[in-house]
Amino acid sequence: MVRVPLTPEERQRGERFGALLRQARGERSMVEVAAAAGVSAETLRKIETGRAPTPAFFTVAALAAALGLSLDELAVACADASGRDGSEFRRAG
Amino acid sequence: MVRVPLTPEERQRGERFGALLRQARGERSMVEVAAAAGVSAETLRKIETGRAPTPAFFTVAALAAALGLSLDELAVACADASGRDGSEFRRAG
DNA sequence: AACTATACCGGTATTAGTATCACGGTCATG
DNA sequence: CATGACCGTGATACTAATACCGGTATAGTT
Repeated sequence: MVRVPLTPEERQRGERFGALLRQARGERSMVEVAAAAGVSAETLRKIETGRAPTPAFFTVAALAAALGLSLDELAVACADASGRDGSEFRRAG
Repeated sequence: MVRVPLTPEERQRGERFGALLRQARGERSMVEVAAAAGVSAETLRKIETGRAPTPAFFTVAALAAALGLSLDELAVACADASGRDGSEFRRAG
């Protein structure tokens, strides 16, 4: 087993993540936001619909910047939205 | 061409990103931090050495949480370290 | 020298992210 | 209805991330 498939929880987390991005996009079109972030509209669509549940960090960073979102708040919002134990996101100190 | 390879600038950004993580890790071992973040030590090593220049968002989030780093500061630190125009990171509002 | 722990490296296997192409739906125009 | 522009979507192509294995090098201990 060299690369475990994404767990259902990770898929669900991706769906929540996409929902947050879509909510933050509001009335703006996909092409508008995608162009502002420097990614293709299809990529944004896949992330928003949860078909790309674990997008690249800098892709998310560019989208968050285009949408005016905080990466930290985005991360905790995905983990906090459901009944997760949150252990993977607890601070080190 | 369906997926453009990573540009040299993206590779260099990945190296800066890995250097930041390694600096934040300090005296702690790779296995220690990797276990705390829930990723394999090889993955952490590849990210730190720049061999995985564009890691997944939640991988970075878990590592940042284990290291006590801010994702926003991490993103701007990578983009700010070199002579980039920074247009892909300008705030929307 | 042998043992242990840490980190680096190459190879390998498999899933997943990203971009291009082609299609359907909606709205405005004629 | 026909055409065009914009939006969202599905299929497809290709690269990259992640993880496992074995080997190598350094440093500390005995």
